[in-house]
Amino acid sequence: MQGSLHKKLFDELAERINSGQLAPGDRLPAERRLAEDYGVARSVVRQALAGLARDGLAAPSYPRGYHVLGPRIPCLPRLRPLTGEPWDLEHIDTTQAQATDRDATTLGIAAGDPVVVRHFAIRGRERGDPWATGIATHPLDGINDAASELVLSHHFIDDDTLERVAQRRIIGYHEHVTARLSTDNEHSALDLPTLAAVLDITRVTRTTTTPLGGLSLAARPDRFEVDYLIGT
Amino acid sequence: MQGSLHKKLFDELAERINSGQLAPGDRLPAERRLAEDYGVARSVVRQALAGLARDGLAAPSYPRGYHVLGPRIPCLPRLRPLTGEPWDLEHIDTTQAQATDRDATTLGIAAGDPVVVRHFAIRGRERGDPWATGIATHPLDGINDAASELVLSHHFIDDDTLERVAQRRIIGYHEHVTARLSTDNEHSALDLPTLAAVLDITRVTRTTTTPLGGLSLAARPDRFEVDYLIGT
DNA sequence: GAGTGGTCTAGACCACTTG
DNA sequence: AAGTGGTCTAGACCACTCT
Repeated sequence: MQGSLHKKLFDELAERINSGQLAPGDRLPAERRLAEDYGVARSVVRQALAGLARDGLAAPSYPRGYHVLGPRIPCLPRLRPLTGEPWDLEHIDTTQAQATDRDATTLGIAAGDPVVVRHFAIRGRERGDPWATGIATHPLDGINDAASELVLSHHFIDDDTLERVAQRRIIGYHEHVTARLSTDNEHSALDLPTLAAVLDITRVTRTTTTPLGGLSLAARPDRFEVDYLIGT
Repeated sequence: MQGSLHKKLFDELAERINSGQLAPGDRLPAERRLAEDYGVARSVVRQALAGLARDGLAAPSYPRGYHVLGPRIPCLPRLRPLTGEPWDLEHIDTTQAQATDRDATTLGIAAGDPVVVRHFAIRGRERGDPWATGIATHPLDGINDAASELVLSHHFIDDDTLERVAQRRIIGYHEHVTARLSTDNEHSALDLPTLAAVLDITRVTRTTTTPLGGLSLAARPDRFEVDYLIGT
């Protein structure tokens, strides 16, 4: 179920970091202390902390506890803004379309199946300059009415909400990262020179059956990098 | 110590996948079965399997076991070759130098400290064409004589060997991925057109004290992508 | 010595899919 | 119904660093 203990603890700690209540450099409480405070086993705490490390929100500093690294973009936590400036997630439009061959492969559906395509952008808050543009694709078949209504709506959707509304369980994510030259569209959308490199990130949200959706992001490499902490 | 049970099981399964004994599409034995066969607790098996998934060697297909995805580059397992062609790791040279400011930051040492810089390349085996070039940097201070001798040698070193020889414990890795335009050197080294995007990957190997070394790789995006499987 | 994270055990129950 | 991975518990001991 969505309400697993380690997920709840992860969300709570992530919220404290993203809100600034826990600032970069702070130390997290000890694992045994967290386990006691929340009334869970230490293994649950460790699973939550491993998630924080994987997403780059905190790092283990053996054997002196975990220290906080800083806030992240909620919808793609492994994407790290290179400056300290805050950002905004902006929904652009929602359209209905037929799955391309690529959609079909990544989402495990048939080409031509109905999908919802949602365009969004990430902008720096101070100057409103574009940092990244993205497309979220959701299959329309095989989800319940509430989820259909949600994906057809005109604001940003995070995976947690979609998981709850669609009553599906998210098993994990599969992310691909690559580099490429920007397209013509991206020159204008990202305010880039004619020839520039962009960071291309694709994520598929895996559930027990078909994926709930895919995310494809083109990011300015001077604004973002992908940042991954891997424990042993 | 290095000889943790989950690491041994991970290495054994990874070896079976990289050698082709377990082929893409095969199913791994059940967690409980592996636990029994190896005489370990199921949590140990799960930790090893999580590592295989994180590196893209296998993927959990709930609730039907794990299936094998395929072999990986041993020194950077999250880097996935886009073709099925085998590759070679080629050591180019080993030089001694002083840590740059960048080295100092990533390795947690002082600028000017002695370091060993090792150049290497990844090439396709069939045509011998260049796929990626890389630089490994190791601090010379604070490691034992055997480790100094090893890093000054003229062949490729993997982290496992270095960990064993240096008698240091690897706690984990910190990886950054970004995109950029290729430099002049890379045009010739990677056989790229004048303006091309490269995938830039940096990895720091963390131990309980100072990092054992850093890896910096410039990869052709038509040969490689970075591939992460993230469990919940 | 105290406190930390890292490793490991031996159970238990649940959710989900397949036969 | 059987078998799978996912979650969780309640312990234990070790390795490491700091004071």
